[in-house]
Formats: sequence, C-alpha cells, structure tokens
Amino acid sequence: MIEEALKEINRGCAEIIDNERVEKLLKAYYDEGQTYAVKAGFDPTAPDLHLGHTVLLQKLATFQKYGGRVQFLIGSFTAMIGDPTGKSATRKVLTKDEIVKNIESYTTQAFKILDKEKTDIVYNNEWLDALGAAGMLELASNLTVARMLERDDFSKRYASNTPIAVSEFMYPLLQGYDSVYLKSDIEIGGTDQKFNLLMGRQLQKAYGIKKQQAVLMMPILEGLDGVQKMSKSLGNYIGVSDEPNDMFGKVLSISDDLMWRYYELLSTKSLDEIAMLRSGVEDGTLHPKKVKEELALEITARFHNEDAAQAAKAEFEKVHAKSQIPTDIEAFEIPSEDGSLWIAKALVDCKLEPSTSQARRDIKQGGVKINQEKISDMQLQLTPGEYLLQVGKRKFAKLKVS
RNA sequence: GGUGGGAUAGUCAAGUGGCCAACGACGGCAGACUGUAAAUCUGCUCCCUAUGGGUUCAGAGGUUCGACUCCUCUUCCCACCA
Repeated sequence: MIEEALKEINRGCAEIIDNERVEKLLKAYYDEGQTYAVKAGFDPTAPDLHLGHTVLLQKLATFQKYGGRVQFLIGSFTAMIGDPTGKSATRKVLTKDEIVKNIESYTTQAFKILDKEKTDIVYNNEWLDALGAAGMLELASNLTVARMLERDDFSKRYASNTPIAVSEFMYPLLQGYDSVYLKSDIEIGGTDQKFNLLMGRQLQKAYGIKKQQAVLMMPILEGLDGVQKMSKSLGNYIGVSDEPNDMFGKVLSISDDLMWRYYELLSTKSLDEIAMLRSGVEDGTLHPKKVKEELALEITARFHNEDAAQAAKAEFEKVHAKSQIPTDIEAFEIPSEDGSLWIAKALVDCKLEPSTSQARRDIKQGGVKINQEKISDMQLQLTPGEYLLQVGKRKFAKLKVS
C-alpha cells in the first residue's frame, strides 16, 4: 500500500528533498491513521488557472488520497510585495482589492481538482500582518545577503546590474515563515521555487520546529508551443475554464513530442500504461493522433464531463478532419447600406478580421469563404440575406444582412 | 553628481536629410502538404472601399522645399567615472 502511494507521489516530480520524511508520514497514516499537512502557495495574481497550475494541484490531490490535508495558501500578503520572477524583472505589485477579487475565482477553479473536505484555505496576511517590524527584522536576521545572492535569478540580475528591490529579498523569507506558522509537513512547488521552498526548511529549524518539511518540486509545464512555460501572458495556455471544444482542440494542437510530457504530468493513467502507448506509437501499431485524442478526452472530461468531452471530439472531427462547419457559430445581424454590404466590412463586424486591410489580404489569398465557396473579389457586395462566413480553417460566423 | 550612448511597428533589430510605411529575424495570419498539428515550401503582416489617401520611428518644439535621420528642451533607460 505504502509502496503504491509513494510511487504515485514520486511520479513526474523534478526533485524531492527528504523523501524519508514523506515515507514516515505515509507510514504514520497507514499505521495510525494520522494525517499530515501539505502546503502549497498560490499567488492570486492571475485569476484564471491553466493546466500548468493543475500539475501542482493534481499532486496535492494525490496526497489527499493518501492521508494528506492540504494547506491551500493564498499569498494575499506576499502578492502585495511582488515575487522575484524568473523573468528577471520587478513584478508589479497588486492592490488589496485586486487580490480579493482574484481569490474567489481562483479557489472555485482549484476545487475542480482538489477535495474540498481535505483542504484548508489559508491567507498569509493573517499572520504576516501581525508580524510587525520587530518580527520582520528577527526573521530577516536568519539570512545573509551572500546567501540570498546565491539564488540564481538574484545573482544574475545583480551581475547584470538589473535592479533588485530590497522588498524582493523579503519574499523568500516570508514564504518560508508561512511554513513556520503553519507547521507544514510537506511543501509542494515548482522547480523555480526551490530556493523559497528550502527557505521554509531553514526557517522551521531556526524557529525550533523539530521536523522540517519535506520539499517536493514539480517541473514547469511547457505551453502549447512546447518551448516556453505555460502562461497566460504568453497566450500559450489551456485554461481550466476553457470551453470543451477549445480545450479539446488545444490539446490536440500540441506537437507529438510535447504530448508525452503532458501525459506524464497531466494524465491519471499509470506510468506503465503510458509506456505501452509510447511503444505502440514507436512501432507503428498505434497512431499518434489516436493517442493524443485520448489525452484530450481525458483532460476535457476532467474539467467538464465525459459527455462534453465526447461531443468536443465529434465536433473536432467534423470541423477539421471532414472540413465541415461547426455546430455553434456566432450569429450576427448587420443592416445593409443601400441594399448592400461590403464583404471586408462584414468580416470586420463579425469579428473574423481585425481590419478591412487584413480582410482584403485574406480575400486576395483565398482565405475567405462564403457559404463554403472560396471568393476572390475583394469588392464583393453582400445583398440582404443569410450567409455563412469563414476565414481560414477555423473562424466562422453566421451573418444576416438586413 | 559628472561624462558619453541609446529610445524605431507584437518582440528583437537595420536605417543616419529625399529611393522609407521603413531591410532582416522571430512571432502572427493565409495558402499548399498532412494526422488537427509539427516540419517544409509560398504569400502577407499600420489604418482607410485603395494602382490612391491618411497617421507613424519616446514626447514637445525648431531648421529645411523635404526629417526616423540635423538642432533645442523634456521623460525614461544604459555604460563609464565619482
């Protein structure tokens, strides 16, 4: 039993520090039914979760299956400082209002994966507000500047004369202090958080907590482009609240290589099953598209439901494989001027094109279809009636010219 | 505080008085090919009912027939010195 749990917990992890501690916690759970606290911190900066975040959440859910209680920590206080991000730039500081607004949508999305009964939502401003200047200084005395500069992005920025705000130095300390206050047994985070996660261990020791937290790091999920990390600002993400059709389509749009990465980090299939799929593809008995579809189905079903996933699959087949028109198309009604409507203008008004200039170009290149017929006349006038407009392969609109 | 250098389209980056709506790269869009892709090849990539017109090269003025290119001031960055 413990072996199975450990295997699941280890899956996909980039690095585990103090695996022994994890084993002991599991043993205590199986022998004496004793639960333990697994902490993960979340910045309420982005109100929308994407699959990159769910890698972490799924790992938390795994712990919940094996006796862990999740401390879902909202960085309500630290978000106001700004985290030193990997981008080597000072992050914009959030106001209290923005944070409050983000938290609600954040948690509802998280509970699509987490077990609500085994989750405690905590806000670090509860204890950090009370820390005060004296507490802050005491906290800061635990760390030297030299050690702080060991942190990769700090040292790089320092070396390249990129400014580092002193407040940014405080961030790892505060995050570490969260672990002290919460007496966390395990903390989970991304590999980019290694320094901060280890700070939790160091501070727990400094504040006299006997057992320091184990640290479990998850790799950063690549975005749809397969190169940069998945992030909203880069636009290469799959959001957990994306529509089923979008979600399915986005998963299917990733490259074959990236698919295996997603399988490892996002699928609930066992590692053995995945290995079988992989060898099947390699020896040609399995079509990569089929395998990718399965992944897309699984993910879509997780955030919506099985029926929606199957429907999305059917829809995708219809639109892309068979070049048929999708089921749901946004409809527009635009009045004509003097009994006619210029096609380029119509495309812009139906939000298929950003400008009439772009519309003209696409028409010229044969990228525009009306009622499934390619058109080439950029001066085309639409007379009153109903039309099906299409730009490229996947942009559709129904238009009624009145 | 001093002295130099810089700010160009989504990003990076050429251009240093007219040939500039501005080379190139990446990204993006469209076409071909496919398994939806990816890779590859081709075209496009400020706006405007357009073989033409309008607004751009940090901001504000100025010189000039004419400025992204020259001058002045402002803002912000960077380098070296203190």
